[in-house]
Amino acid sequence: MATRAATLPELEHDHPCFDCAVRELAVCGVLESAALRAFKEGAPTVRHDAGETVVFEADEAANVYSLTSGLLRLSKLLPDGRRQIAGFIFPGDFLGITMEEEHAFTAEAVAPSTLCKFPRRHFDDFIAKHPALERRLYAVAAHELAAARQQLVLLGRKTATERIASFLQMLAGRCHSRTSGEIAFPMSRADIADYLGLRIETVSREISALKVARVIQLTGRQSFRIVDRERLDQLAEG
Amino acid sequence: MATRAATLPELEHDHPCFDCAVRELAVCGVLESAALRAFKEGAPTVRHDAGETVVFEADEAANVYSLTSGLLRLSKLLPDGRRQIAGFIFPGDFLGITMEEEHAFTAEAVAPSTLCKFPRRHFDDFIAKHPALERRLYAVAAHELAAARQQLVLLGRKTATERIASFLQMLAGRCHSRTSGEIAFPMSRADIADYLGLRIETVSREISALKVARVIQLTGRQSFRIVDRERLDQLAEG
DNA sequence: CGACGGATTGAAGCACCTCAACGGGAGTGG
DNA sequence: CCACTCCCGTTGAGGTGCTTCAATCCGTCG
Repeated sequence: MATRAATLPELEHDHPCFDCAVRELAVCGVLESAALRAFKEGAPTVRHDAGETVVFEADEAANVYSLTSGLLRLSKLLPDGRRQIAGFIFPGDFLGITMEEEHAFTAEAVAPSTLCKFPRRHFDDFIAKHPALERRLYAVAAHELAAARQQLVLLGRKTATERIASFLQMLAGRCHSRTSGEIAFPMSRADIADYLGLRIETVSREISALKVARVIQLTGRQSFRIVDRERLDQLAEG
Repeated sequence: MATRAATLPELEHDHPCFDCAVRELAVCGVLESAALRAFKEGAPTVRHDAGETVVFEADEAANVYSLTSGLLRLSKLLPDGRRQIAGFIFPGDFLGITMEEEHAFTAEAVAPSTLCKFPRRHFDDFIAKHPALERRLYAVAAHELAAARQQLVLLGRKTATERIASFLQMLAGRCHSRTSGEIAFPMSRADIADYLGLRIETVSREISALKVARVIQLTGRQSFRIVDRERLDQLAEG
């Protein structure tokens, strides 16, 4: 992201955020050591296993979160059980951009996850005192908005093949292994389907088709490799 | 919107924003008279006829806008001509929430429109000096994000009937006439279709079906009345 | 009045869905 | 170590909701 902080000075060894793997990515990245220490005071680290609900839609928005490891999904259920996933939350991402009293979406752990949990009041006090944090939050919101609108184009106008290709592009940017070049599917086919507005069977068929067309290569049920990047990019655009 | 300013004190008669119909709704609403005057200095009022482009996707984001009258659409075109409208911008809404160097979407006038045009630099300077403005901008971004995610549910999981019903609900909230109870379609069927991820013919058929089912009553090609609000709400939810 | 553009209606097609069967890896227990 | 089961993913066959193509309607404007 354009506003990501440059490399930060190292923290003292006894700093509560010393070990944080996502300090540069997260909103906290704009705070210097002392302010960050105060920020982390009263913001416990919480853990959730895969499948657990972090916040439920219509719950009071009493806390906001910063994800340090794992993966969350943001979803909404229609009365008859249809589900739409509005987005995934990766390490470094922020959960809780809202001015409403209640959350509009449910957040659930897709994989075992750890989060910094900030009481809303604590968080708002800090924002008021640290303009840099507020600016960063705005930048995060603007970025999320752009991503959501991009997803609107996908859901409104792209074919199943284009949706899958776009999704694989996204995973390539977010989930590639530095060492092996493999890219992970960190979520189930059901989650992919509900994110792309398709059915599980269609997701499976389209992935198979890309494999047969030698655009990708499956290296396991939960991982793949891109064989023909150019073709993938073409397919994603329509 | 939850953060809308309460009724504001009246401005002096010679204030450039004295006549502004949307001062309470717009982001400017948080500024007091003197600051607002300075803000409006160097922010000319511009006019666009229906069909004109206000900003083109990939244009440098050199300006941001506040819509005072008319209607804009935010859209994106795929290479082969498919179009998705990501949202409509109503009077009082803000155009230009981004931290990127370029706009991601094209904004075009649907109806003759007037806007306050703020050079980006002027705007950013003002934000830095007025925390209330920055907070308001964040609130606006959070609100837009929630709306976009709601639209993701519609595009990803709702049927054509549900999409149309949801859309009519939205119009009922935004475009109803106080006097006649009539609600306007301020945009063409093509715009509705590209907003809802449908084809023109489907939009037309679904509207006709709602008319036949006595849920709505067409009072012209560009306006309607809700006959059975309860049924409409049911249909919108699935 | 005639022409044009947007909206409506009709008929046929297709992309994706639904229903159903099958496959294979992980965990369990003998 | 294998047999069993469970769950998730894959594959197949048929159905359907929306699209596509095409004709017609209707209000507006020259």
